[in-house]
Amino acid sequence: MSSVKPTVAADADGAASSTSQTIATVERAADVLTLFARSAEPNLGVTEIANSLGLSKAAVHRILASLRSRAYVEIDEETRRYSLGPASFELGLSYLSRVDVRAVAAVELAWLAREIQETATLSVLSGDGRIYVDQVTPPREIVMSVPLGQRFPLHAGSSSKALLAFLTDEEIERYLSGSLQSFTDTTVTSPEALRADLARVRARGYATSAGERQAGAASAAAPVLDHNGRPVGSISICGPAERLAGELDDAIGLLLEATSRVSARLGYRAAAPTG
Amino acid sequence: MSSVKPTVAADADGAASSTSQTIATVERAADVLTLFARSAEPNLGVTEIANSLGLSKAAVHRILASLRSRAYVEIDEETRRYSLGPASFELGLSYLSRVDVRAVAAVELAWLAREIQETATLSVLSGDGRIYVDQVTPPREIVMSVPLGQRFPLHAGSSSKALLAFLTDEEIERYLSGSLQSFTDTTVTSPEALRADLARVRARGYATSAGERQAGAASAAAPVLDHNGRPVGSISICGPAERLAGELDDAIGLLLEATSRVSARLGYRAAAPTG
DNA sequence: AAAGCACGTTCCACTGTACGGAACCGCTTT
DNA sequence: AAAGCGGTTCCGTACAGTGGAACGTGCTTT
Repeated sequence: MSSVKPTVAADADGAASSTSQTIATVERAADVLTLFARSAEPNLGVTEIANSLGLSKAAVHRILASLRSRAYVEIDEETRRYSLGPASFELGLSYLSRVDVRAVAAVELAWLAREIQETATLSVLSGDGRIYVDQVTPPREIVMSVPLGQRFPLHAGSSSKALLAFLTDEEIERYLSGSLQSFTDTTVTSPEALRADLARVRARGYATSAGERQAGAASAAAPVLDHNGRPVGSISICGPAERLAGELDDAIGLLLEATSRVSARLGYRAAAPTG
Repeated sequence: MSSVKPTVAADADGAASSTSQTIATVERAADVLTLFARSAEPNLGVTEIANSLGLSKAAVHRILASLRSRAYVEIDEETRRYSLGPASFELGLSYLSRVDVRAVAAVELAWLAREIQETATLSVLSGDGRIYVDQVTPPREIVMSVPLGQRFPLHAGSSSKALLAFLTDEEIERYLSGSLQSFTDTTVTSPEALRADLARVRARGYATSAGERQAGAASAAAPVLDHNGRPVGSISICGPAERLAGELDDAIGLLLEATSRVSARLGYRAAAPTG
């Protein structure tokens, strides 16, 4: 029996894995779009894309012509260079409209960033992981900035642990039984250690992380709970590790204020009835 | 010479038209994504998509599997239904970051909507047309709401005319020499009549429309100018025709205040007599 | 409880179509 | 004027995507 590679999350190198019943051309087109999304420059040329993705110029040109016909990319007639088009915008907007936590949390993120003078972020659950959907950075010279839209696993970083800890026991066990990738030398990948950590998170109501996902960074995060008490997102405060250490005590208090306000607006009523 | 594209919104019968050098499969995949973006429901099934687009179930399934491998769509394992994924969000966000007018104009839209109690919108130039990129609706029962992300031509509606009027003479003539589609029975499609209207718009600094693009609606709009004096967007006030008529005089004053503030923040300096 | 239905998924032989290499064209550089 | 560099187009070939039908599964109907 041949050993099976556990479906790595398709690295940018287009060469890999195509054993399934997907359409190579469509995947290539998706890669082109993602290249635009991740590129720092606003527009790209045919040769540039072909080299980045290891495709022929002809193939890239055909893909661009097709995407252009549906307004996902557009061309600058002058320079013959391509950039994203309105359909791409429409697509992202449509996704956003289904994440209404974001609208509710926006004012709280701004408040946190202003009060603590560190970056405030909002993540939501997505599949087996989470994605950052919003962030507010304070007006300082050195700030932390997180990548919006990319998926991260649930065991590394405070935003992740704040979500994972409040899932059901079955969901937690199912997650822990999967493969736990390591990001930095402080990432915890042992299920036992994680279980202990998650218990602490549940007890205190917030999670902390020192470089678990991103080396040199630190953060604290608390979950946003909906009307069923289910975690739909988490808000974090994050920044450079040394600097954040001194601010953490104040930050956690404000963080919990913010998340409880957001949870309340989503219909969550705290479990413990006060006398 | 490329024939003019009359922006067909992907007619159902996929069989037709394949004379160009595009990839049919990629176009089909793009159509699937757009279907998600335009659909009111958050998730769609294979058969549903296949019927809407006139494709076979097998083809749709393959396309979805491909898009899924790149996170553009995701699947609910329970219901086996599909929805947009984080990569779609990332894509739209990337487009947005290149349209920073939106961030600058956001507060002004909110202010206008609150003061006038009608919908305030922001459009930006895109190719040979414009697209709505933001709107703020007032808390009333009957409000106007515009479709974000779709492209509209530059001759119908106040937002369009406010942009067109401030392009260069050559650009205006080039645009007027193309085909001018009619939307309602008040859409102006004669180049001469439009030229006269645009001159009025330039003289007054704003454009008005009574149902030119959307029957039953009325609006006023003024351009947002960048540091070169070029129109990059336009802000409009719009609402039901009868109601807006009575509010228009006040609205135009506030509208011009708002656009001049946004233009100023983009570096525009009003044509001042230099020494 | 069994049958029927609808839906997502998989299989298969076929053929239409996307492929890459090279030629072409317009523009900028030396 | 020649060379270089992009973007675009052309072409025959091979293979990858196609649709119809069969399959499995969960839900509704009788």
